[in-house]
Order: sequence, then structure tokens, then C-alpha cells
Amino acid sequence: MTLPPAKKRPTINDVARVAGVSRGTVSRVLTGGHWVSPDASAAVTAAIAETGYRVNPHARSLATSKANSVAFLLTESYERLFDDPNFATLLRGASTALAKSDIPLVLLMAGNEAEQRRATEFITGGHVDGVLLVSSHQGKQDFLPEISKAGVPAISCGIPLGFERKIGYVSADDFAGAQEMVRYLQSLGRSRIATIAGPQDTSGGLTRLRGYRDEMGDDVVESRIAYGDYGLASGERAMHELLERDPDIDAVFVGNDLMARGAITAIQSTGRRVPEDIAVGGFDDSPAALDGTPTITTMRQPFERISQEMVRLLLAAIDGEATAAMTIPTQLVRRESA
Amino acid sequence: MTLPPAKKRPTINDVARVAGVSRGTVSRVLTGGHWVSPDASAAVTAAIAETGYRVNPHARSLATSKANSVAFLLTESYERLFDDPNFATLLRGASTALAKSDIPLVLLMAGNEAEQRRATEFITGGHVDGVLLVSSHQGKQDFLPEISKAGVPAISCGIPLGFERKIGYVSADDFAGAQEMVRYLQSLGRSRIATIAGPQDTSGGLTRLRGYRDEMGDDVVESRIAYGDYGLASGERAMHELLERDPDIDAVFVGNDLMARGAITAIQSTGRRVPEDIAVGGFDDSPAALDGTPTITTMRQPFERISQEMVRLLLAAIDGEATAAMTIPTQLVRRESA
DNA sequence: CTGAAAGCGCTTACAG
DNA sequence: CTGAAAGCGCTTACAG
Repeated sequence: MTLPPAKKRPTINDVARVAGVSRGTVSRVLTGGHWVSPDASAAVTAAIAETGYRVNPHARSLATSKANSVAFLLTESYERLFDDPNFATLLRGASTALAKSDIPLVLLMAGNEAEQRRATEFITGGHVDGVLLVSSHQGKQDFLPEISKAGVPAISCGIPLGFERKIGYVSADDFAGAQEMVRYLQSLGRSRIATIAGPQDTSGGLTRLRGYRDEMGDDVVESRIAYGDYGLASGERAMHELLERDPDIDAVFVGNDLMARGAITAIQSTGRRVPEDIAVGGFDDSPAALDGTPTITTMRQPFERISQEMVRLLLAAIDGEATAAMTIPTQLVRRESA
Repeated sequence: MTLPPAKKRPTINDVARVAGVSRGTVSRVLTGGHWVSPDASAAVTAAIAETGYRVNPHARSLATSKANSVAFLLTESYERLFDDPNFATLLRGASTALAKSDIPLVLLMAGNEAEQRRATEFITGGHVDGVLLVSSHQGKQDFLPEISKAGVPAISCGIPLGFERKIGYVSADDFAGAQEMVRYLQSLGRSRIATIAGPQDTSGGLTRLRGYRDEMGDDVVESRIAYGDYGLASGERAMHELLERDPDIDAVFVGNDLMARGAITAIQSTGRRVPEDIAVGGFDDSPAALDGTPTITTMRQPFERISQEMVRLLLAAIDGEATAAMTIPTQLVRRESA
């Protein structure tokens, strides 16, 4: 009445028997083939093919105490994940880069506190060798101390505020990027340049605003600074605010493209033209910069590159190298809005 | 010169020693606490807290030959993943449902053939206990035979064409949904109802067209059937086609909301009004149905529910229950376009 | 270059 | 209810 006994998966013992060598030798060819004679190696290879042997990942992990996997920890709501194409680009880039080393990506979504606790448990529990940290809001990073304490290698996307020394990171050069955008707007002859800054608990939001202030120098007018949450609607709202406080604004540097798109809507709704009356510069070079009229002049964040470097640094950290930090330049992309 | 020896993680032996019991007893409380006296149980619990013990997942997996994780295999390009909010909803739903059982989701993206091979290796290699299959294009599912043969439990989102009997699935009722939409358009007094069907190598594309044909019965006019790829642009193109072939169309049932949005653009570009001149019915109830003017009347696919049921069925299959299939009704959502 | 052996940290019949 | 023991499938010094 029972099913025929499921044929057991072949183990390293079966391979050894078929190849006529010891288990140790099989293991050696499995783990790189060093210190194995060509003959033995060939016999083992043939035996593996013949038996259809596949290494048991759990046994290997137990013996080596390496998980051979890496987590992608996203501390954002799911809405944001799929709203913000930056996350998508990072996820793809990381997954692709990891695939080259044959390392699977375990996606951990931790939008709320319960999920974060679970994710921390998982990460510090030995399931993965390292973690790619992706989240903008630093306020949400209560788990950083634990991960850092547990000694699990981690690389953050963007500066992990408060943990710059303990956790490696890869960040776009927000400061220089913001400066460059302001200079560009100035080069267009604009002088009353406002800004819509992103959330001030994010390194990007903070640093881009700092870059703006730095470049504006004595021309900074506090009433020309407004804040948003990186969402479309917040950009629209902030722009209205700015225009009420100072109708003479002739340019605005917006902390990301999505808010810039919202800002353009607000500007146009007052009968002003972009870029003739008000030039708009964004940040990211996300699809939002292209979807709509006019297209948005922006500072491109090289997310493919960033994700690759994150993987490279993480793998290095897992191999025992000291954690490193890296800043990657942004690039001005001129389009219609400025 | 070397770091102080990293304190080794406590093992079950340490707990046993501290608790004054045997390893077996510790394991018993770890695995459910059956057949353990209250005293022993309390001692073990205390010892676990004292030592900070955490179970080693690899050792446990080796001993039980269960991975305690599940894969989410997405055979779509990354573009589609983040274009199509349905995937996002599924991913979130599955992740959340799985979290309740404390089972992590391993995200496997396999857009091209190389990635699919890698993913198949991974899945059949024993890394996961089961897999959630998400992809629309059945043409891309060359790995289905392998997974099925390897005996790894799998549940598909949508009918796995050609594997209906071997792989469980959860699907929205595309046939009845399409019928209902056609009936609804008819109830509006429309009689020259065209359709833009999705890809015919997807169960949704196929079945919704079948539902349309069935409900239209003798009123089917082949020139009123066009095809798209579920993308915005394809809907626009297909609608232009339809209008050229038959300018008198007074309604159109579109295979998904994204194409419906494109179709509306096409209709409006010819000077016709939606819904006055042509009523448009979509499918999915995705954000595309809301983003734009007019909002789209559509058949809602309950993706949260679908993902939950997928997880439930998969967990059951992992527990040895026979694979099951499940069809979930869609729901008409009336908005402005029809 | 190769084999024998110990060890990775757990679980699970088996006796008792 | 509990302990001793075998076993899960690999890797890795250690001798040779």
C-alpha cells in the first residue's frame, strides 16, 4: 500500500564507491579539485555523472559553517518597494551579481517591527553569510546594532547613519551631486533657486540638502527650502508651499525625480511653464524622469553599479576582509525640465 | 596579534550541560516539548535563555532533511516584475503568509534561460522544501518537468498549462470573469463588443478570450479580436487596429488593465469618448485602473487571497498532502470607463 | 596525492 | 519521561 521507497539521493559515499576512491577524495574534487590526481579526478567526475550526485547543501553548510547564501534586507513598505524603481534596480543588480558566484539571494522584507524582529532572528541565526541592507529611513534601522554585534557582514546601500564605522556601505555621492545640480541651474542664469529636500532621517535626504546649502552659500534663503517624503504627492504639496512663500522662484532642485514630477504638476497648475518660468532639476534618473511632460533633468544615481559594488564588498567581507565604504559619483542627465 | 578567539555559539550540548539533562531532552523541548516533564522543560528553557542558544539551521536541516524554506520562482523579466503590480502583490502576500509559519522566502528570478537553469539546480538541489511558481508565459516553463520529476512540491499561480495534473495551482476564474464582463457590457446596451486578448501562451490570456467567445456566442466577429502582450503600448496598438478594422465598435473587453489604459489612449486619440462612444472593460484591478482618466471598470483578481491560498496549498503539499487546484472568483468593479 | 577518522550540531528511534 | 547511541552527508586536518 505504500509508495515504492523513494530512491534515496546518492551521497558522496555512492560516488566514492562507484569511482573506487575514498570519500575524502570525492570531497576534494567537489571543493576545487586540488591535491587530486588527474586519474582520480576523472573517475570521480564520471561517477558523479553516473550517479546523478548533487551535493547536499545542508551537510556542506554544517561542515563548513557557511550558509552560502546572502540576504537582501529591505526595510521599506511593500508599496515603496514597487513604487520606487530604485529598489527594483538594486534587487536585480544584486541578484545578478550574486548569481555569478552561485549564491542565492534570500529576500527579507521587513516593513514593520515584527517583520524586522523576524528578519534579525533569521540573519543572526546563521541562515545567511551576510546581508545587503537596503532602506532609506534610518529611523527604521533598530536592528543594525544586533546585526553588527552578531558579527554578520553587512553592506548598506547609502550611508548607515550612526554606523558608518561598523557597517560598510556603497553610496552615490549625494553631496557632490546636489552641488553639481545647483551649479547647473545657476549656469542657466537662475538665481532664485529653491529646493525640495527628501526625508531628513535618510542619508540621501540629508546630504543632498547639505550639498544644496553648500553650493548656494550666501544665497540660501530659508523660505526657499521645503521638505517631502520622496513621494509624488509630497513634491506637489511642497512646491505649492514654496510658490506661496516666494512667487519669484526661478528654479528648484528636488531631492528625487518622483517629487520633481509632483513639483512640475504644481508649477504648471499655477500657469507657470517648466522650464521657461521655473527650471526643475531632479535626482535619481528614475522612470519618473521620463514618464511625463516635460522630461526631467536629473542627477543619475548609478544603481546597477552600486548594487554590483555592494555585492563585491559583501563577498569580500564574508571572506574576512575589513569592511569598506565606497562613494560613487552621480551624473548630470540633461533633459527638458532645466 | 590575532583576535581573541570568537566565542563559539552555544550548541545543544551547552544547553544540556547547563540544564543538567541529556542532549536528547533538549532536542525534544526544541522540537515541540512532547514527552518532556515540566521540570526538565523548565530547566531547558532557562538554560536556553542563559546560554543564548540558537538552533543551528543547517544541522537541523541535515538531521531532518527539511530545508525549512520555500522559493518564490519568478520567470519574468525584471522589467515586468516591477511594471506589473500583480507580481508585487503576490510577493508580499506570499511573504507575509509564510512569515506566519516562520518560513523564509527565497526569491529566485529567472528571466532568461541561464537563470532558469540555475534556479532549477537550486530548487532540485534540496535548498528549499517547495516552490511557488509565478510566471505568465508558459513557453518559459521548460523547467516544470524537472521540478515535477524531482518531486519538489510546487504550486503555480495560474494554471500551469500542460501540467495541470502534476502541479497544483491557484487561479482566478478567468473564464467566468471574462463572461461576466461581457455580460456587463451588454447590459449597458452595447452590442458590437470587441476584445483585446492577452498572450495566448498564458492561461489567463487564453481563458479570458475563451470566456469572451463563449459569452458572445453567435455575435463573435473575428475582426473584432486583437492581441496584445499585456503591456501598455500593445493595448494602444491593438485598439488602433480594431478601430481600423471596424470603426463601429461600441465596447471593448481588454485582457488586463494596463492594455486597457493603452486602449483608452488610442480611443481618445481618434476623438471618441470613453465610455460614451466606446465602453472599456479591463481585468485585474491593478493600479493602472485608477491612474488616469477615466478610471477603468474591471474584473478584480484577488491576488492577496490567491497568494495566501498558494502558500496554504504548498505547505500542505510539503506535509505530504496530494496537490490540489483551486479557482477563485473574480469580482466586477464598476468605475468610469464602462 | 590519498585514505581513515574525527567532527560539524542536530534529531530520532530504541531501551528502559 | 529520559539517556545513550546511531545517523544525517559533508569537510578537513592528519598521517602516510
